[in-house]
Amino acid sequence: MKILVVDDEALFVKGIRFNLQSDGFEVLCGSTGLDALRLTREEKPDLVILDVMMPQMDGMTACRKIREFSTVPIIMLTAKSENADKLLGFDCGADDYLTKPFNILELKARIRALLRRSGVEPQHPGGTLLTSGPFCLDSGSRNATKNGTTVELTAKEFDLIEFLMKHPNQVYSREALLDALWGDENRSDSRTVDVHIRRLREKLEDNPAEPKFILTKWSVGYYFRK
Amino acid sequence: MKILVVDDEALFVKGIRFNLQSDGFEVLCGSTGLDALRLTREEKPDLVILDVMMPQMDGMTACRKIREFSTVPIIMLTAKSENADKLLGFDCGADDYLTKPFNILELKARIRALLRRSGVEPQHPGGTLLTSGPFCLDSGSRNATKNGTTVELTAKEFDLIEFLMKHPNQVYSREALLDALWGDENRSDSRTVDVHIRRLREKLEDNPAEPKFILTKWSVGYYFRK
DNA sequence: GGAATTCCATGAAAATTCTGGTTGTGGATG
DNA sequence: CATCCACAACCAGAATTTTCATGGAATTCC
Repeated sequence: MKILVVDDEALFVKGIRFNLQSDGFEVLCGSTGLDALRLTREEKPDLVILDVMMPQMDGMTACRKIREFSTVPIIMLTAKSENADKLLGFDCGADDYLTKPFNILELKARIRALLRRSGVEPQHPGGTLLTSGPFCLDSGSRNATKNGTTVELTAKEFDLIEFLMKHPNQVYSREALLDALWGDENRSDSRTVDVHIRRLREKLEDNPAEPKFILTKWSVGYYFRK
Repeated sequence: MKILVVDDEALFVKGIRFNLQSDGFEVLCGSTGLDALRLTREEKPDLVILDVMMPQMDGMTACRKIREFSTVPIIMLTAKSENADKLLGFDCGADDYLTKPFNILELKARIRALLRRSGVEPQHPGGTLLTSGPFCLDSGSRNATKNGTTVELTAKEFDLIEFLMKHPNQVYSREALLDALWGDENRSDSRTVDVHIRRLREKLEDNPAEPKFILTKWSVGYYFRK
């Protein structure tokens, strides 16, 4: 079980490291937001602990950037003096927040709880797994499964369902989907999106005529319901 | 999205309830550990908030018993005076801990984070929440709720109420609304606005004949009263 | 050539707008 | 103060327009 700790106070990191190691965790360390990004990408830790105040790139920014490519559990640390409200209100995608100074027992308890809740699956080599309901997408092998049996998807189909599943319940207009998946050039007709949606429904929905996951928001666009 | 709050301090529960409801959650309440068990089993809430100190059955026992049949996300509350260590060390299966008194923003942030992590809720990734009185609009999923229950709105209806709620108490003439929501071209008859206002009242007001929120300023226009 | 992708046409469903009549409001008038 | 009047707002349902799903044809890309 690998944990990444990122904070610019060396002594503090050392303390945490010792404590977690003696609990049987493997501990990686960094001191800047850039470290956090790099190490998360390269080492694929099972959990990340991020201080808010850091040189080069602050913790919240780092957190948001990590969220762009990973769903690894993240615990943010903030000094008591800093106004925590900003952290609370501004959703950067962290799972937990802790104010320094804290009881080391509390940190450990929160790590345990978070690992338990996250399912602790060691990160998938290569790509990340995206699961929701009966579906599971593997962005590494670009395989899709429904209830464990694989479903053959074409490239565009995979891109589309992946995008929608990454942002469940968020409604996207055809234009927005074209922007995100087709890019600026060879922008197709917006009806093209409809066709791919239809194919996906035929392949993924139990009853394509009454879709339960790939839904239409009338006069707005499409979304994936989680 | 259903949340169960269990605490024996009625006033406290009432405050939480109000706060969560105005964020669009459906809120159930209880006052004993037995309530917690029963309601979790019967109502299957998406998240449970449990106070530690309660008559009949304390929160930690309730939590453990819930864990025997459910993996619902659980947040524990504990008074500052009580020694939190026991809670931390003794793993009862909760996902998060919070010491009273706490900032309501913090509770909300933790609820959001936990729901996101548990995969229960399709959180609002890009969309913002607009709440006022019993209403809550989510621009991401384009869902509207009243006292926690969703109300089906068409595209124009959503755009209109969103616009009015964004500028509460500000009166807009029909012309201004046409400008803002219909755009320069295909400018409809100004009576069209009336029709949409009527539909909104039918769907949102308790008594559409005596609107309390979507109000008319005679010979001027309409406005949303906060 | 075959699969994937894009485009097009059509009927159906839903939303939006329009219409005509009814009700309600506020000011003017005696 | 009571009554009347012009007009603003409301209502219900029909007509119109928009939007979507579907099947199939055309095109592109390996």
